[in-house]
Amino acid sequence: MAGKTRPEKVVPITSGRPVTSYDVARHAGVSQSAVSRCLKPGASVSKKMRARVMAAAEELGYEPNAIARSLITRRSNLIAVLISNLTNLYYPEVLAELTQRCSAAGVRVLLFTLSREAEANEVLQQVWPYRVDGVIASAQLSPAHVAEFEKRNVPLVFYNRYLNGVSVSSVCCDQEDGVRQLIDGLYKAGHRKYVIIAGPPDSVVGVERKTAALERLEELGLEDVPVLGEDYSYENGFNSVNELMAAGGGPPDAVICANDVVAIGALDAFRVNHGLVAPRDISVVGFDGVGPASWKSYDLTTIRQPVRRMTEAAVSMLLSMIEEPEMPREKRVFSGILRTGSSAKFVE
Amino acid sequence: MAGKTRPEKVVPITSGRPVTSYDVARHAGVSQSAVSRCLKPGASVSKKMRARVMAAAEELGYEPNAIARSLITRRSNLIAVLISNLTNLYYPEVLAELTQRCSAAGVRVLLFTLSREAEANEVLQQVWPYRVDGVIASAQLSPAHVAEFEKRNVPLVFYNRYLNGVSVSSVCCDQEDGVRQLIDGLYKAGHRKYVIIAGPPDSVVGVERKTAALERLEELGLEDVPVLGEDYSYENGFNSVNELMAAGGGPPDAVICANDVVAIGALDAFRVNHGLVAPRDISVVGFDGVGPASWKSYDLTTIRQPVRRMTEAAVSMLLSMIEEPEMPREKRVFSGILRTGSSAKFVE
DNA sequence: CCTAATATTGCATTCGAATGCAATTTATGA
DNA sequence: TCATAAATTGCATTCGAATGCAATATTAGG
Repeated sequence: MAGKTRPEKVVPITSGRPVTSYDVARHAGVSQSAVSRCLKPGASVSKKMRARVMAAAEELGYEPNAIARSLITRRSNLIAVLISNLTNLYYPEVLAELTQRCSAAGVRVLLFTLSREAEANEVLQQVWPYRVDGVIASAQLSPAHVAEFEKRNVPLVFYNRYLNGVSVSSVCCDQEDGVRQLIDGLYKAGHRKYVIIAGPPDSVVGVERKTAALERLEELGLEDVPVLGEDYSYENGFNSVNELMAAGGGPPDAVICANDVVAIGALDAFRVNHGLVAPRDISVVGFDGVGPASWKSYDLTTIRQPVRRMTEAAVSMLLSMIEEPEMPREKRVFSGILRTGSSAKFVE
Repeated sequence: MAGKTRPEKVVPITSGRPVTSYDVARHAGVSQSAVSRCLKPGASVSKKMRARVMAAAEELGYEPNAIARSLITRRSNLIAVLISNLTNLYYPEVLAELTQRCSAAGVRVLLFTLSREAEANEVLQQVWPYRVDGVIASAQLSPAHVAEFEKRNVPLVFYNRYLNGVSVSSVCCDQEDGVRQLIDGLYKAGHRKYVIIAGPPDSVVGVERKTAALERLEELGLEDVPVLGEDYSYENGFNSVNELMAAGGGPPDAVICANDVVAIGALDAFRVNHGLVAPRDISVVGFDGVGPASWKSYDLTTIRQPVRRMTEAAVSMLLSMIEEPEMPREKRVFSGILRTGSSAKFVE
């Protein structure tokens, strides 16, 4: 070692400017294109070259500029995720799963939250300029919006949404099947007097749950089931029950709620305001299988959406649409998993 | 109108390729630079020119490519948001607020969720290539990480985190003040026998809440207060209470929990497993003021974090750091707002 | 009506990485 | 050993918008 001078450590760009491939090239005494190739997996580069470039890159702390790369490759490696109700307890889990899976696949997530579903227009205006490679939307888009995606060749996957009569890829939980599981169990337990507390009328999923419930009840010979409610909130469940009880006619046997949070609100109203305790005096079922559904105070009978599978499906569908634009549209429907708790008398 | 032929609508690029400023320039018969200038607010452009270009842009459906713009301006108009526990009920609200405010300010959000706090390294590697204009971090970064931000001149704002002895901008809720409010109210109500159910030991906020509580209790002459628990989950609250009761020595007067969800778990354990009902037999307080805190089954006494103000502060701090890189670091601490409920005997 | 000052416009270059093509080097086989 | 095929490398251009500077058009002033 003696006599061999230690190579002077080059200060990694004091100027504050990020290191570029040209800097690395100069430092390694090669061309910029060589640097580019060394970082590309399958490229034709000699061992010696790769070693030299990698050393230089390492030494300077080189990190390729994703923006410049996107410009020339026409691939931003970005996808947009549109979510309308982040405050709906169900979505944080979905979002966390989605971003984690995307990260693992080397794709970054641009997040857009819509406070009103109608905001879709403005949000899409913000999405287009970034030339995202694809979009996962858990927000209500119109057929015109979907057509816009087609026109721009931007892959789109709906999450728990879809549009009747429009060909779009989507991942959904089988609402109808889930509702059937719930109702059948309630029916077998002997319940005959039902009430539905519905979600917002502009939510496809909510409407579908309501409709499916009405249909199944009708099949079982139960008609004119009252429908109350109008959103996914605790208050909706709580107030709807109070209304119901105020209307007279006594409590129903079972209440089918738009989702878990509504069911929780309903349970609280029954217990606190009317002294009715589940499952002894009343049966209440929810939908989604969010965390609080298993809290002891509620212990809901509900349908858990298989979030992991669903997000996995959404991401992999989107990625393959990105790789292979001619991929046919596909709709993947997952059955929910029944969770039985003490919020309802129930026979599986 | 008769006789005036309707101008033939130019098909907006059938080729599928997005319209560029060159397309617009050609269509309007001007130079590309003119197009660029027309879209820039304060630029020197004649009325006639602007009108022509705007018409052409409109007609072709031109949308500037944000990626190309970012490359030349060295401004991506992207910020990264790092969040570690999206499933912590408190964060969805924060995230929704943050993205909405950023959107309003014309900045897009790249979302990164960390499942383990230790993932920071990998995540930062993913952040740098996009040349984000700034970062809001609600995740534990080390001093070395912070130094890296400094070196790269990337503005950073911590949200509910900070590092002792390191100069960083941050927005926090005043944990100490909040804990004091809670404890003082409990003390005035006559409680003397306390237990703390703490959060994860690697959460600065959690540790601070615990430490602040111990200190305040000591000031009030109460020492050797038992500390249980180790994370922010419902189960932590639930199991800790069971442990506590199993240990004998009877129930405490009051339980100070790391956050609302822990408090909820604790309340459930007391009621379901030990027949103790708040506020009659036991007092339990939480922290954060999440939605379920106000559900009738729990009705927590807790400290609500002023999320709107805090997110507003975080975003505006970050934006001004981006505009003015020499901006001094600043720490903004907001007092939480007391919410009193029936989970505790409490005197304000 | 002419000149000087001012406002518009276009030209040419830049940002940083990727890539087709040609030039060069290396490996192969006879 | 030499010709030829194969592997490497560099050159030059590209992606799409922004911008300094020079060229041109417009306006004002006398």
